Amino acid sequence: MSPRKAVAQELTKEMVMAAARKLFREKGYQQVSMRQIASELGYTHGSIYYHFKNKAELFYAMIETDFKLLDQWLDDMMNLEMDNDRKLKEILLAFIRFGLSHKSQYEMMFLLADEEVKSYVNKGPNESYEKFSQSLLELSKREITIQQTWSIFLSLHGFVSHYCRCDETYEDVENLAHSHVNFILKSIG
Amino acid sequence: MSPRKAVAQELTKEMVMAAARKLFREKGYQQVSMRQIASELGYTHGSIYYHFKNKAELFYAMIETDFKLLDQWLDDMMNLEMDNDRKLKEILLAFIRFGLSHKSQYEMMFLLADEEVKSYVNKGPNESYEKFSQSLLELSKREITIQQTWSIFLSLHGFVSHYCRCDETYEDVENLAHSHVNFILKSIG
DNA sequence: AGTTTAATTAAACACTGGTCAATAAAAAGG
DNA sequence: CCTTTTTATTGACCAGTGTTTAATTAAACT
Repeated sequence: MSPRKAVAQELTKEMVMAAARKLFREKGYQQVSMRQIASELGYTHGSIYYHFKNKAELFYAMIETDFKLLDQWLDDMMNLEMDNDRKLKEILLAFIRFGLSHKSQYEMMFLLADEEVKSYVNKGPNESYEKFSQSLLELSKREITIQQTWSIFLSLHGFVSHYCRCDETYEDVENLAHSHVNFILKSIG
Repeated sequence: MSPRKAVAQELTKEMVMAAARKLFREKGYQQVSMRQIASELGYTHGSIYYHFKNKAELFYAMIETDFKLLDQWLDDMMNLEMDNDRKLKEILLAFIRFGLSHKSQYEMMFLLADEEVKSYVNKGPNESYEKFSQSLLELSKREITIQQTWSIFLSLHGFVSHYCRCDETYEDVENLAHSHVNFILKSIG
């Protein structure tokens, strides 16, 4: 008898994304259902499909902004007044910090194997990696090869993906992060 | 009218695991359903629950043997007649090769975040890592620290988990694997 | 007023993992 | 051989999932 809400509380993409983001952060992609998101907002799940084609599109829309955040962090880091060696270390640490402070987003960007999700997530990570790789090449004054930047990325990725799985925060593993980054930097020292 | 199959084709744990392994390899844990496994064998999904408590237990039973396989590979590697430096390199490569040749198992051992699965998978990876770590310490004659073995593991893990996600085989990325291992070894050289 | 358009609902579909009473086949006991 | 017990299998069921769609209504336009 009430197949329509008043316009004062009309559903927007932003509202859906906000609710999704909240649940996503708490439980991860697979554990959040469209019905949960909708009921969080007092709507039925069908209404979400008016605003987003499917679950993967909704969640990709969410993390798209986070890719930009990662890129922004890298830019900010590069613009700091600091000697290159120190900066290099900070960039690697920043990557880890980003990953562990945005676990669900990191999960979706680099970890999820879901085919539906992968069809959305391809440009983003590539561009972010490009920026990351470029930064490393600049800071080391071309003393490292492209292959080395890829190995650095993979080594950081190993750290982040491992600690993404456990419930530990960045603060919990900060010391380990430092030692891992030092380990990596020894390879190019 | 036929709630029982003839004994000639009675379902066994081994049959279920074989069917599960086949589908698992093709599609990964999440994409394989109990009903698919059962219908692969011409049974109903309920019958699987007579032999296994739940999906996680079934799949853990499957990969338990693969943990032993990984441990065995490490042992074999250690018993080879070879100088330590070369052996060290071979061990790291073997880890990558194992991961990419048993993607679904690796996924379940080290990647899956599913709570139900994690409750089963804990001893296995830990023991395998212990063996791995011990091997490194031996081969490098205590020149590396425990922390370094952990960083080595994480760096390898990054490589494997990244290429697990794509559909590439070990052969596809063999060259990259070599260069990544060389990169890692530079840190302890 | 009537018409059009945009947004929401509820019901449906085809799945999922998991449980369980009913049941029939096989094994055991007499 | 007949009866009882055990064991393995079924199929119906539950609660949940992502997704589609016809119906409905609120709002905007004419």
